Amino acid sequence: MNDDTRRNQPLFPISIVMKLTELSARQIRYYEEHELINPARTDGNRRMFSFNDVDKLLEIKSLIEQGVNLAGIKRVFELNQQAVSLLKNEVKNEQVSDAAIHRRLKRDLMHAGRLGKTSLIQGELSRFFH
DNA sequence: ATTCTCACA
DNA sequence: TGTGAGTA
Repeated sequence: MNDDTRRNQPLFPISIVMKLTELSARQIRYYEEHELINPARTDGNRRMFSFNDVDKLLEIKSLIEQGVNLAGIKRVFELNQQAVSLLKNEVKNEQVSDAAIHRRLKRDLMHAGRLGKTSLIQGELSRFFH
């Protein structure tokens, strides 16, 4: 089982996530309604969140505090997703050396840090740091 | 005891 | 976004 799989394991119920993120259940469900997160469901229809879900929620909270609306946050996630796809393809196609990849990742992570989206990138690219 | 959906004096 | 109702 790799890190990606591990981070996507549905582990905690909404009560735990509320404490971890300091968000209300209402807010967490509201963000799901707007497709910013997609937690798994149990047999009894209870939401089960993964570490990635929690990271995303923390990112949402941070962006909300910075005055970004849900549409804007969704765009940030989409751009982030695109950047991740490009990096994954570079690695998959072996078009750059390992050293170049690490230099590229470090540069991108630093840039992302200024935009407050470090955790998301680190989460989705964690498997490249083995 | 918890979480879910729905609705709004 | 909060909150209460009625469930599962």
